[in-house]
Amino acid sequence: MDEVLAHFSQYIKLSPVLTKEIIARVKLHTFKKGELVHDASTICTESFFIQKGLLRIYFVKDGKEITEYFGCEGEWSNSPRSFMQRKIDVYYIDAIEETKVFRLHVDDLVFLFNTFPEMDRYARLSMGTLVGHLLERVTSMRFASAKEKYDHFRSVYHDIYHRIPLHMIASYLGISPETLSRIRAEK
Amino acid sequence: MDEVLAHFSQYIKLSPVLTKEIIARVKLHTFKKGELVHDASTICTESFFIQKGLLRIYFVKDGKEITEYFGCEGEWSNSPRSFMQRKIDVYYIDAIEETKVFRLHVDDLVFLFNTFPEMDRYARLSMGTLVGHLLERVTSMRFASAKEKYDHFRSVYHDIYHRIPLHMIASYLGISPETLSRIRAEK
DNA sequence: AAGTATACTTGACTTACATCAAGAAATATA
DNA sequence: TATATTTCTTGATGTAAGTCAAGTATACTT
Repeated sequence: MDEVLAHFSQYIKLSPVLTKEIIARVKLHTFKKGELVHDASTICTESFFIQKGLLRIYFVKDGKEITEYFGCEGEWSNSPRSFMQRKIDVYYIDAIEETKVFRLHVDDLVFLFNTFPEMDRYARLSMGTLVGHLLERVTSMRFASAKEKYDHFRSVYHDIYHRIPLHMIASYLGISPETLSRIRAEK
Repeated sequence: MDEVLAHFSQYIKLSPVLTKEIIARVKLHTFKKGELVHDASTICTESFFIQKGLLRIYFVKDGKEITEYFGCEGEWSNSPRSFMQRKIDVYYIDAIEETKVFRLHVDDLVFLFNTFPEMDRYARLSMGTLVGHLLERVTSMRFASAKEKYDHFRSVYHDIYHRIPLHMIASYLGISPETLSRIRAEK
């Protein structure tokens, strides 16, 4: 549980009451390697805070699995539009390796938002970080060669990139697995 | 002023006090066509809410101006990292056409955040919209052909795309002006 | 209104990367 | 530990889009 509380504490001071309510609502769960965490045919009603492991958020296009992003330790993962707007969206989530998560139901999150005004501040500040990453990614997607994209990826995910299968990285970067394989071979 | 208040009201109920404080802190200003709104060599201490007109947020790479995004009517524009973290960043902002803005100083925004807890909620909800757009843009950047990118752009910016010079759209999409010109010619 | 600068178009050529294909390596399953 | 699956590598070929270049159109400036 410490990891979740530490995560919130990065952004806001946790009062004893809020701490208690978070602990009461968050449940530990372990997914096996390859296990489906969220199915695109359902509404994503839970968010997963990764304590240990790696998740992949992906969708299927022309029969191929395209990675949208990777869920890393110390972060929340979900199907964003599905979770926020309670509607069906295209994303699946599965576990790249055995993954321990703290799951939080959207109803519980809404309760926290409505009960503790400081939760809005937490969301504002943590989303600021996310927006920064997305802007950087948009920039690196547009004007970088395949090799530059991979180098950028490695610098951002330097702790975990070696735990992710090549074809998942390739689709995340929008390049073919063959091209990525050749880039790796050149080093 | 109505436009700014209407913007906040999309997300939160504005109390009379908050309304008064917003009005007191926001100042109307008009930029001429082509005028520099923000210079990358300075820290961006103001955010601009566009009442009428169009801004371009861009940076320079290899001597070329690359559009990062367009500031549209009813939205805030600034140099995000510079404004949020009070540091120098690479973005310039200029006016694509004569543009009327409401400017808000970062110190005034901080005051509003610290004085009115509901401002955090406003930020959380409005950033949610932004994150959605960025995710969509990341997806469309990776697996779309030049033509598909342009079609997607037109659908997102259908009200204003004809007011933006071709070369700015091209760099926004990460394609060459020549390619965009050829795509347009085919219709 | 003429002159200059900027923006856009069109053609010829080049290239980075995709696709197709087949084999090698690694991993999972019996 | 053998067999089946999946993942990765390597080569051959095709193509979308980039670059270079020169001309045309549009828009500022005086």
